[in-house]
Amino acid sequence: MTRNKSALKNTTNLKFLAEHLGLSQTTVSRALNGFPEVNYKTRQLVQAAAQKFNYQPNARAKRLATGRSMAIGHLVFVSKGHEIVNPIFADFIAGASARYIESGYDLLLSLVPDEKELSAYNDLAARDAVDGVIIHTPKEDDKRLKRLNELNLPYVVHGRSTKSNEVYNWVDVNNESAFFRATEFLIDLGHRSIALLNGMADLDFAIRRTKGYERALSKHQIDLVSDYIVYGEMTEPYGYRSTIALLDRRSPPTAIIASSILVANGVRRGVEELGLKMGRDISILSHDDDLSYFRDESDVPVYSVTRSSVREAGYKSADLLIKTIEDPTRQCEGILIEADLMVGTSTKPAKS
Amino acid sequence: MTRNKSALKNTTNLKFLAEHLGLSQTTVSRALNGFPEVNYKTRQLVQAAAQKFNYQPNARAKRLATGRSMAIGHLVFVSKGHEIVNPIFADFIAGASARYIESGYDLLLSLVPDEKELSAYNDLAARDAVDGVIIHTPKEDDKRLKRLNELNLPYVVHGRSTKSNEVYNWVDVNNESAFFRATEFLIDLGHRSIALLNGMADLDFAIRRTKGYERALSKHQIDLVSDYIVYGEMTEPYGYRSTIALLDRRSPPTAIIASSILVANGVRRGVEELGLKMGRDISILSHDDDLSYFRDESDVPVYSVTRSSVREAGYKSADLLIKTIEDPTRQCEGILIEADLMVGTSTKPAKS
DNA sequence: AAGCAAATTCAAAGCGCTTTGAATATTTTT
DNA sequence: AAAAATATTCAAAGCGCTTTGAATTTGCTT
Repeated sequence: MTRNKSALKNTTNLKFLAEHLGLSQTTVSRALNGFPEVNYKTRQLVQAAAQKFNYQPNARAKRLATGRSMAIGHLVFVSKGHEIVNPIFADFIAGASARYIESGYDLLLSLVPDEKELSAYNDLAARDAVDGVIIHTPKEDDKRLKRLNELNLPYVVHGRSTKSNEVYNWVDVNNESAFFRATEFLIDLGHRSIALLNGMADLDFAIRRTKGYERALSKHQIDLVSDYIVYGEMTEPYGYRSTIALLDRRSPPTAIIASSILVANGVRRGVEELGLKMGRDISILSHDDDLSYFRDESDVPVYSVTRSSVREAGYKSADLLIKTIEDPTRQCEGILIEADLMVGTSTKPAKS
Repeated sequence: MTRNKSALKNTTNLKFLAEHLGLSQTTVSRALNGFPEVNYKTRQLVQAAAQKFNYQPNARAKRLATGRSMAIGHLVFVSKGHEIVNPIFADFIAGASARYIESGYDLLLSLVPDEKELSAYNDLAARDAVDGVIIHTPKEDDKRLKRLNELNLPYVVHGRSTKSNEVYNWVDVNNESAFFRATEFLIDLGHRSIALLNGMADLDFAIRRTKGYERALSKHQIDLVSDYIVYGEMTEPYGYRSTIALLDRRSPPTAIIASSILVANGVRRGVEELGLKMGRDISILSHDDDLSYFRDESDVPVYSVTRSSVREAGYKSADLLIKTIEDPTRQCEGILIEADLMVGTSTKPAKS
């Protein structure tokens, strides 16, 4: 009986190439992999033949032989009945993928049910399916870091885990300073009632954003109104609902900070539905991950934003991870990206 | 000299397990893979030991031995300076991933520069890195289908390629009928000037949508105004810009059909910026891919939409692909998904 | 031209699994 | 109780590459 068909699919393998050239597999392999001990002329011949037959070493065999998977895992966790794939994720992936391609890594993506959060990494490690992983949306004290250190699986965190004791690689936007500056910018415009539509309360970046926000208020001796801070999944409807609720208060805020452009869209919808005009009646400032699908191409930017490209963060995370994989003795590193404050038409001085 | 470190990482391999049990690797392998000729008692022992040591067969070795990659490729093509990752893609992937997990496949994602569109599949096939691929956003006559048939690499198209002569598997929404019904629905409300904000003009689904739109107009003897059909990348700003332009005409449309909720958001922004009210002054109907991040959770749906879950399409595409991979003699199949027409507050009878 | 070093090539082992074909153990039949 | 049939286990080969350690060829000295 023949073996599996697909094993036979591609007959242009090393053996064939070696026989065709009248060389040993060793020499052909070394010629193609740039080993120095191959004669110049021989290498030319081998490369020409490889080109001619469109020879690419079988990925499966290469991976087994080298003990490297040449793949990076991205696990996304979805809770039941709430299977949300963050649009920010798509841009991050785009940036990371660009870096992976440069070094020949594949990107392995897997959506895993919430409850398997930790065991999913165990399985990945036991199967030895990837050389490293990227951790997305870490909690303030994220258990995954410890687990990955135990498993000895290289990883980079997109974001940070402030309360974790682990030593780890990370790439993060300076959320605290971005939101400090955003808040102070609004205060400087005369706003005293500023709401913050934050992300989910257990996420590290949300906590840092709150911190920056509070620090600005405190610096300017403005009392914190706890209801002004709202936590939730950063969707458009969330921005809308929260805005309607906030503006319905006895003392509505005069400015709203949104955690993403998507949320800001919802805020604007709410504002306009109440017959108010963004900028004139209420200032809106948003964090902007510079997502390709939401890019503001207008001459005059609509929203005032703290901008930081999540695609860039993806590229840098991938880069750091690859470096870590290829040099296991490497020290852990943290990369902090500063956001730009860009002023649009959505923020105006507070009416006095 | 030792071999690569990572090769040694996991010592719980088949050999170890077999020795620990005093059995041959053959028997242990067969016991775990459900072969019938293994003694019941033996199988119990093997399974218990596997559990105890958290044994998972090394993915790399298994793939080489079986000649199967147990991975599905998703290639996304990005043009220079225009690196857009469709948010629809994220939800599609989520659906597909769920199906892959059921059968133990990995999802390989790669963002490839436009100009390498065809060669990227060649490389994938030559490396033998995946067992199949999903084709995203096909053109009306998409060259990838022919190439994949030549490469003998199983694939499923998300969408169709109307002018292609190839025989292929596909999963598609009935775009033509969805947009026919949408248009007719607006006509029945008395609208006679209906604009269509479509996707990119060379995409198959956009062409089908135009066809459905035109068929409805023609059925009701409404003259086609060619300027009423707009093509472009389906972003929020596109919806906004197009709406401003349309409503600036001497004879503005009384209804606008948008190709995605994102575009509809832009349309609404444009409408409201001009001081008009959606529904009352102008009707908006959108196609809705039921993206998790844009889900309308209100009691009364805001937009009237033709809804079809792209996540479901992802799941079905993955399912069809897996079936095709696991039974190479299988006939090609096309799965057509009908969209639901759901009426919200954004469409009202035309003023007379 | 013999002797040694360096350059180049090669045969064979190994990566960790699956699968083949044969061997052994157990049960059933006569 | 021996023979035949069946159930169960195993040693070894193979997947297509990389890498080791040895063999061969070439070039350089003396």
